[in-house]
Amino acid sequence: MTVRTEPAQHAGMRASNLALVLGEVARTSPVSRAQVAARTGLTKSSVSGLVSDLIAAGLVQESAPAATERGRPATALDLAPGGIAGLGLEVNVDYLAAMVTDLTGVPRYHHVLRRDNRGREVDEVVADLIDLARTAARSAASQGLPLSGACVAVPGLTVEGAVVRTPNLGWARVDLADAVGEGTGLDVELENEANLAALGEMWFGGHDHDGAPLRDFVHVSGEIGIGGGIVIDGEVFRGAHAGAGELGHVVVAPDGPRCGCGGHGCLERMAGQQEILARAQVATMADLTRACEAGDQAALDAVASAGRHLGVALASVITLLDPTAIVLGGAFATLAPWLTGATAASISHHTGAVEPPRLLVSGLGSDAAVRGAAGTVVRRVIADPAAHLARQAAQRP
Amino acid sequence: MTVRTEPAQHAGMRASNLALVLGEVARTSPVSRAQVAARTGLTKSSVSGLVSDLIAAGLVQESAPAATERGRPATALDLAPGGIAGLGLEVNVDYLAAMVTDLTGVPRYHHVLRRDNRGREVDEVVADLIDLARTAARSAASQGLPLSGACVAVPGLTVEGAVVRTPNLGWARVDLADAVGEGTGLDVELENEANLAALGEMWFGGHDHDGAPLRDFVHVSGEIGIGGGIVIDGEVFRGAHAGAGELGHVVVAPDGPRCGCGGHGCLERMAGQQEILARAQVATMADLTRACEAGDQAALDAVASAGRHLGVALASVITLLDPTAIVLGGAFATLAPWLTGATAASISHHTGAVEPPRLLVSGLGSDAAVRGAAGTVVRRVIADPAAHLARQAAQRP
DNA sequence: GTCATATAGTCCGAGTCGTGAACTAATGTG
DNA sequence: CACATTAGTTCACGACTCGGACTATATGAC
Repeated sequence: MTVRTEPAQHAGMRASNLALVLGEVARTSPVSRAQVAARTGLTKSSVSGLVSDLIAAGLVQESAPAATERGRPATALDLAPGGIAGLGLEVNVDYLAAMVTDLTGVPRYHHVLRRDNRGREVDEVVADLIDLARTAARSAASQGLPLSGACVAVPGLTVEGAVVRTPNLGWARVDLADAVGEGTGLDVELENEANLAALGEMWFGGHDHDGAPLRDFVHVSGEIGIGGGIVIDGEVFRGAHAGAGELGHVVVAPDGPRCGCGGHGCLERMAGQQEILARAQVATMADLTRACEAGDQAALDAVASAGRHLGVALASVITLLDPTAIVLGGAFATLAPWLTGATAASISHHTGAVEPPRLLVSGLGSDAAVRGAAGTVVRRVIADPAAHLARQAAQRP
Repeated sequence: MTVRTEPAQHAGMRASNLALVLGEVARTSPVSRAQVAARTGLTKSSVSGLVSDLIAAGLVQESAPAATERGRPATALDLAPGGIAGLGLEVNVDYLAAMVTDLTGVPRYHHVLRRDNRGREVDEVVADLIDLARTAARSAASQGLPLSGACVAVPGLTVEGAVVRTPNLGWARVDLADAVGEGTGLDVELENEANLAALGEMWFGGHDHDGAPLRDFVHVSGEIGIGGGIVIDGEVFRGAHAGAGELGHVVVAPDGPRCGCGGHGCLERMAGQQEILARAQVATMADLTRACEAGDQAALDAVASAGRHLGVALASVITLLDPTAIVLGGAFATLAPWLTGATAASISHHTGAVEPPRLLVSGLGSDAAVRGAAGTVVRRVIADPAAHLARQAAQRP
């Protein structure tokens, strides 16, 4: 029922099949041409031709023949680790980060610059980020990895390469994509940090759902604020104006106090770090974790209360979106031992007959967003290798 | 970034382009071949070939040449009103309905059988529905309209042609698609009534957003229960297990009373018809409307209270999904004059900086779902004319 | 060892379908 | 009436994939 908007032409057919083959290699490598043909439905001859293009482009490589049961041994195909790399960047409230990932998703460079960026001049922070990016790019070059582009994780709303607002960082109208692009010479895109964390979780989190990778889930990232990333059919859902997924501002207490966003009774207002720390009467998240481990009742109560509010929000999310899983990330992952009981109970108290989705805890920690950012760049090449071939051809004719 | 799963072949290319051309004709008819070529990006020669296939299939027709400014006059292309038709059916709590719609979306037959279906034997209701369907099919045949299939609107959850549960009708595990299919000889699909009402609203409701048709919105249908239909990019969003969009069970009062669904403080429990009528101390919706018109304070308060709760639920919907519009249908459309003020105020009280989507009122009344059902059948042909051609070819070789 | 069998991968002719330019058709303008 | 202008058709060409024939390389039976 999808409305088609572009004519289907031969080039598009080839582009689609290149993506199909490369995607199959990425999903199931090592794999032979014959297996790719069988699984995709393409003929062996077509696969041969497509694979040779992908090898010529440096995206796929052949490895040693693997003996099969009988007959001629298959030559294994893998993603070429040196073929291309992606640069992930992250601006956040209390750190900047950069990561380079190769085609296979393996991190090849990672650096975090801890510093509170609230109150600093925007230009200064951007300059630091560009420095970080340049250093990462040099590292990639020295490893022989051509960077295909960069993606910056931002803790707020971004539209067309510009930061529109970041509630907890205080930025507004910053042309960050252009700035980083000029500073590094790369194609740069911006994306919400919570969305990228969700993608990082999907690609690198190792969570499976009945053996199949997670493709329809909601990722909750408890940083300074509470972010949400909605993934539908393997893709981030952004809504009509890129504002979707703001789990932190779902109403969990209709008669509740005013939130920084202007609304009332938002989840972030009731279960954000500020509220939890205040209730637990501790200063930092590290203190809170220690207090919980020590069995401090105020701390445990504060976390459980946050868990209950989180459960209310998630009950509405489940009712509206019907995901297969909920993944708790960031601070909520750290607090999981004392949080998930209250959250699960609250979810089941507020949802009825519906069988609840699985409640999972992220293992990626605070790297999820940068990894997702770097992965986004790489996945773009995997999803559309033809565009990459065209760029290569244009560069060296 | 979409994961491709099928090989692109020549037939698929043609199928895609047939859909592209037919879609353009459907959207902008009357339209000439030359205009279609210009708008789709296909060449004139390709369009010629594709159009002649569509005309041969009876989906498109030429009408009288329309004089243009200069040059040879264009021959106008239109959807052929007699080409194909869709049968929409609806099972609901207090009525059954059938509608036949032609390719252009015009209703050609409509019949509603009012009767309370709660407590009746399922088989009896199904037999009535099949009777209704047969009568509608005869009417279509007498008008020379070949039915391409049928779609049944059901007030509950459906999975793969079976009704799984209908909270307000009490059905469970009914193989309705098979039953109606055998009774009528048509391909039958099932779909949630709220989702079909949303589609009906999109296709026939006449709501535009800045001149462009609504494609990302949430439709709220206040029947006996409160249903929701989420439309993303022109398609219904169903979630992982077809349970998405259940707006009626979003939490609006975390400490609220138990709902029939097993949850607590659901919207339907706080603002459903039962609750409103009880608060207003009237027996029927008609009475309620009269009381509101007469300025009865209890009635007005009851409706306003429902409006506030609805606003809480919608605030969460807006935060999570970022739609361009909210459309109120069913009973909420009838009550709109006394409801929307409270709802809009509640939405803005609970959402912050986000600019709220437009709050629209449906004009389709209770026909939205049947129209959506009939439209679904017809749209399926428009979205994939190649499949229809293949079926035609198979029937008369 | 040799031959049958099985599997992987390549090659090449055939078929499909969009492209693009040349062509025909039909109208208004000067 | 010539000419410009736009609509639609025809046809040679090229870019694909398909499918079967063919080559390459293994295992296992005898």
